[in-house]
Amino acid sequence: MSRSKMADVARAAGVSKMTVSRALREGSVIAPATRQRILAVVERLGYAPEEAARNLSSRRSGFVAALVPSLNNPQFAETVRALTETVEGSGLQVLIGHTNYEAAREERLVGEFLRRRPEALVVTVDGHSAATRRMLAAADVPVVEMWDWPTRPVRHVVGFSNKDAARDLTRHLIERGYRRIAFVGETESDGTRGAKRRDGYAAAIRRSGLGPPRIHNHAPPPISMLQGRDALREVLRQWPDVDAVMCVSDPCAFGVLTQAQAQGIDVPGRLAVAGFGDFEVSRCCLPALTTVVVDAAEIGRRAGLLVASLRGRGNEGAVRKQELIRIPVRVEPRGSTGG
Amino acid sequence: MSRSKMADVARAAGVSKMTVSRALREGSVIAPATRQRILAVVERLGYAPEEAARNLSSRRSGFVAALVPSLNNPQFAETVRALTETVEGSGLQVLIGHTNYEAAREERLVGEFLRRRPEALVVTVDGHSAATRRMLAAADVPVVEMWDWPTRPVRHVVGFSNKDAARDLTRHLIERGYRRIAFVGETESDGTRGAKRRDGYAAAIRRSGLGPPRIHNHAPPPISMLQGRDALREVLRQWPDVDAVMCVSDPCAFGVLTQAQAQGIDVPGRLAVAGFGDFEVSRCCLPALTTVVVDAAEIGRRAGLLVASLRGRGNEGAVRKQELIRIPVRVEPRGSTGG
DNA sequence: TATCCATATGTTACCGGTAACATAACAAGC
DNA sequence: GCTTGTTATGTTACCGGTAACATATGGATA
Repeated sequence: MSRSKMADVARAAGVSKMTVSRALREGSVIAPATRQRILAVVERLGYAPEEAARNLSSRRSGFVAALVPSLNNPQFAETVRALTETVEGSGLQVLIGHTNYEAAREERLVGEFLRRRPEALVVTVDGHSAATRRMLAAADVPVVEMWDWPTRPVRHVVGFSNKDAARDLTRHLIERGYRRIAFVGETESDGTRGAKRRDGYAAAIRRSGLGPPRIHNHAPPPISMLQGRDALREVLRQWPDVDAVMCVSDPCAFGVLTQAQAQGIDVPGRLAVAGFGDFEVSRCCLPALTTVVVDAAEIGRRAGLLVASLRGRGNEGAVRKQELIRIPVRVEPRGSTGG
Repeated sequence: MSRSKMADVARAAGVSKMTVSRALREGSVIAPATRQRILAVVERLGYAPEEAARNLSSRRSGFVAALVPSLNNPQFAETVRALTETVEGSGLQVLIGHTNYEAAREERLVGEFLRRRPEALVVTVDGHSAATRRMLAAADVPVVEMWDWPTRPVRHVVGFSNKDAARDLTRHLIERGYRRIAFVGETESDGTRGAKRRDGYAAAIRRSGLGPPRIHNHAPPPISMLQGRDALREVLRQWPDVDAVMCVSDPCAFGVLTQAQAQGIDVPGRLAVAGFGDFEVSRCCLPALTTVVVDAAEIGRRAGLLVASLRGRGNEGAVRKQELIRIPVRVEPRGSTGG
C-alpha cells in the first residue's frame, strides 16, 4: 500500500483536491464542517502532503538557508538556534550549512542552497570569495549578512563592528595599565572576523604609542583551546616581557589562561588574558575571562525577524529594501584583567 | 528578465529538454560534444535547475534529515559536521533540526521532516514519545538511531551503551579508592542518555556495596557549566563527606571543578571529579577531567556511510535491512581523579 | 420575486523537471 | 543487402500539489 496523496483524501471525503488543499491551509475560505470532515479523513489515511509538490506549485520552498563558519562553536550554534526558533513561527525551516572557514566551501554551498530556492539566505560575514559576492548580489532572494559590519553590504545586515569591539577591548587593557600587549590571531585570514579583530587591536596599539603591535598569528581558524596553550608558549618565547595577551576568541584565551597557570604564571598578577565572544567557559573559569560580550542569540533572533518580515506579499519591494541592524556589544571586565 | 529554465537552455542549444537534463547529470548517455555545447549555454544563461521540480519528478529529495538534542553542544555539532561531510560526497544535503531535549518538539520535527521525503532520517536516541516511535517505525525511509544503544531499535543503530560506559567510569572511581561518590544528573529525564548514565552509576554503586547511590538531579538537560557550580554546592550540603562527584556530562563537571577550586577544595586531593563525553574543555583545564571518551565524529561518519550505502537501486531491500554499529568508547583517567 | 453579494466548492491549467519508452542514425556481422 | 545492436536524442506523460478563475448556493435587500 503506497503513501496516500491528496487525490485519495479528496475521493474518500467526497470533495475535490482543491477543497482538501484548502482544508489543510490556515486562513483559506472553507466551511468549518467540511474542514473537520476532511481532517478526519486525513488522520485516518495518515496523509501527509508532499512538500516538493507544494513548493513547485506555489513557488515557495518554506526554507531559509543559513551559512555559518562552524557549528562546533557555541556562538554560531546559539545564533542558529535563535534563528531557527524565530522563523519556525512563520512555518519556515532553516537549512544549515557550515563553511569550515573556507571561502571555496562557502562558494559551493551558496550555489547549492540557491538551487533550493530558499525564501532568504543568511550568511556570516567572513571574507567571501569574489564569486560568492557575485552570487549573493545577483540572488533573487533576500540576503542577510550577520556577525560583522561589512564595508560594502550586499543587502541586509545584522551585526556589529568586530574591529571597533577589539579596539575597545585593547583600550580597556591599556587603561588597566598593561603596556606590552600581545595578540593571538589566525593565519590565512583576509577580510575575516578574526582579521577585523586583529586590525582593531593594532589600531588601538598604534594610536597609543605603545610601539609596534605584537601579533602572533597562530593557526587557521578556529583556534582551539589546546592551540591556545601552544600559542602562549610561542608568545612568551617571542616577547618574554609581555604583560597581557589578547586573543581572537574565548576558547583560545582559555587555552592561554590554563597554559599560564600550568607554568605558574599568575593571572592577572603577572599576565592579563582577554578573549572575545563571551563563551560560557569564560564566565565559569578561574579567574573569569575578560571578553567582548556578544549576544549571539539576539543576532539570530533579529535575522529571523527580518527574514520573516520579508516574505509578505510585498515581496518584490521588500527584496530590494535594505535594513542595517546594529547589535550592541560591550567589553566586560573580569578577573583575568584584574577585573 | 526572469530566471531561465531548462526549456530556455534547450531552445538556445537546439536540443530537447531531455537532452539538457542528461547533460547535467553525470553518468547519463550523451555525446561529449553535445554536453559541452549545452554546458556552455547553461553557463551563458546562468541557468540553475530548480530542485523542487527535480525532487517531484525524480522522487528523490537529496536530503538527509538529522535530529540532535542541541546544536550548542560540541559533541553533537561534531557528529553533525562529520555526517554532513560524509554524505555530501554522495550529493546529499543534511537538514538539521534540534529538539532542545523536548520530546514534543522532536515529535513535531520528525513529522515536518518526513514531509520533505528525506532519503534517510537520523535521530538521536533520547526518550522518544510514543507518537515519535510510531512515525519512525512507519517511515518509508531508512531510520538511523545514534548516540545510544536502544533497548528495542527501530532500524539501524550507530551508538554505544551509555549505561555501560557510566558503569565503567564509576568502577574506575571505586578502584581509585573513592567510596562516597555522588552523581549529578538531569531532572525530567526518562529513557534519555542522561538517565542511562545515571542508571549505570547506580548499578555500579549497588553492585559494590557502597550503600545507597547519592544522586542529585539538578536541572533539565542540558546542564551548563554554571549550573554545575550550583550543583556542587547542593551536593556538598546534602552529603558533606562526599569524596567524588561524577557528572552526567563534561560541561557540568567543569562547573563542579571550578566551584571546588573557588571554595578551596583540592581536586583530586579532597574531591575527585569526572565527566562524560570528552569535551575539549576537559582536556585543557587544570587538572584535566577524567571522562568517557566518545568519538563524536566517528558516530557521524559511520551514520553517513550507512545512509549513503542505503540509497542505491536496491533501495527496497536495503530499507528493511538492519545494521547495528557499535562505537567503542573508553574511560580516560586524568588528573581530576588522581590520574 | 428578482437582483445582488458573500460564501463554499469545483475546474483547468499549469509549476519545471525526469522516467520510460520510442525513434533515428550508423557500424558490425553474416 | 539485410538484420541486429549500439549510441544519441526526442516524445509523451506524468510527479502532486496550488493559482486563478468559474460556478453553485443561499440569504439579504429592494
